[in-house]
Amino acid sequence: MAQERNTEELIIEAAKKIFVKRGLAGARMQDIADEAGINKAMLHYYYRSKDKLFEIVFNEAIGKVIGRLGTVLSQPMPILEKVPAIVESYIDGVMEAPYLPMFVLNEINQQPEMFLQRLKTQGNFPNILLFLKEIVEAGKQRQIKEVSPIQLLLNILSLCVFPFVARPMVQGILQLDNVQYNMMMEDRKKVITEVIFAWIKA
Amino acid sequence: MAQERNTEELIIEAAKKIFVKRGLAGARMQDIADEAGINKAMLHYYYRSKDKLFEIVFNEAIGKVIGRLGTVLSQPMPILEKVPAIVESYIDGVMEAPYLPMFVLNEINQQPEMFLQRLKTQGNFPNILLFLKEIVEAGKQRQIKEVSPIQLLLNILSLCVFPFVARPMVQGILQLDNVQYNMMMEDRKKVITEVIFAWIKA
DNA sequence: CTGGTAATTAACCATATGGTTAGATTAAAC
DNA sequence: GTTTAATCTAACCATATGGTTAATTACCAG
Repeated sequence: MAQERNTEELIIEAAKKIFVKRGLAGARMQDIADEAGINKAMLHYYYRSKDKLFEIVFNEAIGKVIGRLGTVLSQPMPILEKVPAIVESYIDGVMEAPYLPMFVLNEINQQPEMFLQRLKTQGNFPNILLFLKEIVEAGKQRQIKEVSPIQLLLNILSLCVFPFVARPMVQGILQLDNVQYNMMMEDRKKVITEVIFAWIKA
Repeated sequence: MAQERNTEELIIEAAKKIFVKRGLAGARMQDIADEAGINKAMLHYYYRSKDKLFEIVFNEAIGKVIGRLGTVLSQPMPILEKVPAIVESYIDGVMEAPYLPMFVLNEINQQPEMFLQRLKTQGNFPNILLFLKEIVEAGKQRQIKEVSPIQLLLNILSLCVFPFVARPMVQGILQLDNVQYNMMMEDRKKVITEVIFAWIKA
């Protein structure tokens, strides 16, 4: 083994890997322990139960996925520069952890309550709501067409995230190998910007 | 109980419900039996194992999701009429079983092999590949701009499907109740067509 | 009605799984 | 060096879970 890091983190790393891959229901405590190279009892020693451990991993994941979005959305620049910036940096961000979106979306669907509760705790993502207002403003000032800000946000998100969530399906149907798929995603940054621009440019 | 349908179908119905809701790993045979109102042993009597039963449900689900797409894509009409037709009928179709896409996508991610193998069996969805060629043709004939047919298909799919997959997340973040969400999805049909048109109209 | 087949069930089995415990080991405090 | 607390492990436990079986019931042809 390379490093001798503290056990707590070792467990979290392992749990992340297993939970993200298999989901809450599919993950086995033993697998997490094996992945971390420690005894199964340690998991409970440090994190009491599977659910508690999952909650930590899940919250971090959700923070990454949504938090990243908030960060990107709140970069201070005019809207027409912002769109390509959002697209590029969000896709690049997701590419570093391509399975996170599927994991997060699936688990939210599985237990919406847990997610909704977390929303109350963590606040309502002011960055995102601010972005919506920004769109409305830009519309009024004729920088862009007046479009529904929700639909615009949803469009950007859909175009960016869906290809990751549906990757095996897309690759399977369109018969793309990994290289082709990555090239396609690289192109896609430009395409998404084009599509959005075509729609909102005044 | 209302109906006295044959047990085989009763089981499949119940299995569909439970598998789609909880996924393969999260579903319990006992829950399926309860849902069908029969003894657990019947499940094995008719369908041998959990995996076999799942396969049936999964294949039907995948058939619905992809098959429907193929049907819609192959409606014979000029491309500029086809886009809104695709959007409308695909969204309406998915609305009837809103949890199918998440289920299918998630399980494909969980076991890509099973899916890829099924692709080989069932053929390569000629309807879909035909649609791609159609796009290229329409581009050459200047009915629309020359765009990557794959990107176009992926755009339409992303815009239509993602909101269903991400529904609880979207509702949670944007604070939409069910009524507002449904209104938004109704609007969305028009929006998606607008967006795509803005991009491809020559 | 009767013999036989298919459908159905209750009880059971083996194993997997989340979780616990009692004791060992390590490391730090004194 | 001894004591004490934190860390770690092997073995164990209770229950859940997929799957089986032996026996019972429903059904239908003769």
